Amino acid sequence: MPLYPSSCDMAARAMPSHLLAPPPAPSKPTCKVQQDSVKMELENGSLWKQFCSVGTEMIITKKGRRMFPQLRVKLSGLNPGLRYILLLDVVPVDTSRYRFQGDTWQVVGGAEARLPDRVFIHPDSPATGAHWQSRSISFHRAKLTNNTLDTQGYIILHSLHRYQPRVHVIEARDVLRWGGGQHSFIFPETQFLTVTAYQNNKITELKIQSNPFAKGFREDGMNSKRQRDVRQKRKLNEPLDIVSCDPCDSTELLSQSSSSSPSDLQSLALASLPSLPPLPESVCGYGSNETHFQESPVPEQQQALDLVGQTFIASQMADITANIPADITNGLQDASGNKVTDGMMDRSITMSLSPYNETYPATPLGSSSFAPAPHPQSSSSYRSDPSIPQPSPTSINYPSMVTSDYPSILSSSPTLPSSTTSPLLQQTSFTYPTLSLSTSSFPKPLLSSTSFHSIPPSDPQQGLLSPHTPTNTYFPSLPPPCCQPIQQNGVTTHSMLTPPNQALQAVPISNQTPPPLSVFNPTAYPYPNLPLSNVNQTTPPSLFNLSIYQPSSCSAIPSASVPSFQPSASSHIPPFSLTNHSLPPTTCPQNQTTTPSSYPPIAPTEIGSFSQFNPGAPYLPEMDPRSSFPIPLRHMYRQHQHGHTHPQGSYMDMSGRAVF
DNA sequence: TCCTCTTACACTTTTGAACAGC
DNA sequence: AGCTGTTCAAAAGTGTAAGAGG
Repeated sequence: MPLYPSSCDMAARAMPSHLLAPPPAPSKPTCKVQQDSVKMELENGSLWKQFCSVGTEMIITKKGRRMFPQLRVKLSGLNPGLRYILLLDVVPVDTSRYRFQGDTWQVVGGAEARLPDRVFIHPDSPATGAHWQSRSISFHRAKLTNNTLDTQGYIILHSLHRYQPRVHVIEARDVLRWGGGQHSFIFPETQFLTVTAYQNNKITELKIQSNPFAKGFREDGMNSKRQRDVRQKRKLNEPLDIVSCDPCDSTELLSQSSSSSPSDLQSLALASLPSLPPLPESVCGYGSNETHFQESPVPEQQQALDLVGQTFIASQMADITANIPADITNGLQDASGNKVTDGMMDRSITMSLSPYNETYPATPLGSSSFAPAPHPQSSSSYRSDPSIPQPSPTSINYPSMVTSDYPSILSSSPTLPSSTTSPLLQQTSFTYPTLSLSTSSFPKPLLSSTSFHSIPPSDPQQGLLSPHTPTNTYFPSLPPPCCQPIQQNGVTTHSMLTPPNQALQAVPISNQTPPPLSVFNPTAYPYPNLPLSNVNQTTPPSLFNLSIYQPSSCSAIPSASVPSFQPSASSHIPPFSLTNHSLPPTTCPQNQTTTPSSYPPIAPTEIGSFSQFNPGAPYLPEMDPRSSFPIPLRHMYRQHQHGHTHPQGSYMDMSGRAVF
């Protein structure tokens, strides 16, 4: 089956795949997808902005915690026929550690050593552009943890640090060979601080009001403070006075209410407040204010399309699937140990946001810079407030972070394109998981420090992880008062005050540039046939150094003696290991020879694949482990159709290993 | 003593298996 | 036999509060 849509197929087939570096220009206009036409909107942007205005906090736990609000995006501009992989990663915004003091977050020191980067692979991946564009894409299954020894593959973060999620869109073919079509997006309003317990009561209130799982903690919920007090009192008094503690006695509740604590009253007050000022959206061009929280039924047409798309995927998966050990292929499990069988359907939840109109003067991101306005759907825009200290460009002082020797699949470096050297190409050693202190030739930040979404670039001139003492104590990289598209090195980024008529869905970190994607088949997909100098000049930042490796079942990879990863221009990179769940265990492709010296040290058993239930794929029944009989197709189909079965998503660690 | 983190808890939502009916 | 809809228990996802640990 073709790797390209039929209309482009001939061009693609015209030459051996290993010579497709970069891929041939589409022969027909219909094939052409403008790189910069890919757009991403944050669907629940208004919710994010509410949190952002207060200072978003994300709980991280050892067992992993989901993010709330969840990242829900809408994609457009993709080639409907091409397959794409969507990834989520989270990178530090700065090199500071924070503490919540006096109702504000303050920098209290330098960041802890950077943790291994991990990437959440959207469970629908790979899927066609049509698939991605036909629905909202939610990363709600991604989990954050503070467990540095986490084996589930969750995204590991430090507590009390500030992070920025990123979404990456990659053409699946890029996984196999050099080509264009990588897109990375950040939404500044999705920055958050990690905590193990909420620090800001306003965030707690907002979470409780917004998150369905926390419904019980709402004023009218069974787990509200009032109710908990009632329960506690009943517990204490039960042996003595049962009658007065009747939970059904409304007078009891009222009396409890009247004597509620100040914080309780505050909660009530908060809940009764008018809505949060409608956050400025239109001016920023942050897409529509649409809040598609409600799940909408998939039209039949769409289902048919899905079927076609998934068939396409399945067939192509067979094409690109590398050998996966049977135990992996058949035993894919999600992080919870459940079998991954289904593509994730978007299961939006209806967010009933309670009015929230309090102004939080000391909020990190300059909440007061949001003009009050009706919530939440009205258009709004970011407005700079002169009274709010804005980060001075010079106040953002980013110590260098490891990069060149830090083998991330997505270059964890939040830096932006380099005009010098592709970090991928710089990687000369594989130091995972130890941070390398090498600061050599780290790409310079693309964006000026005035960009509100500036992410800590690494500056070779500065010390690594040195204590950060910004002059701007609160959130050093606040949105600047002026937000204009920033063009540099051919990459356009946007800032907050993009003219209203300018569609600004996300901050594209990189596009239009040859990806530093590094997923190669040792022989079939050698490193792009580009002169290194060219690469250096054109390679964007180390945004995406994706390295996905072949399972060792493909023989020749001596797992025990895997040498350092040396992604030099001549390096051979193992092929991407993708498989479809309904595919039988694969065998080593004939054209795959291995070059052990190019393989990173991966434990073969950790190499996995991600899959999805694919009703359109050739049906190879999943085997019931108990009965050894195939699980009825109808069951799988129904689960898919009803969205009852959801893969938990997959994760990759920094070396590109998929973690299940 | 303070700060941070962990854990148990009670609640809500989600998931998926079983079942009945067509 | 296959499909649809309902029910229900288990699992998973929430914030809270108490307590541990540095």
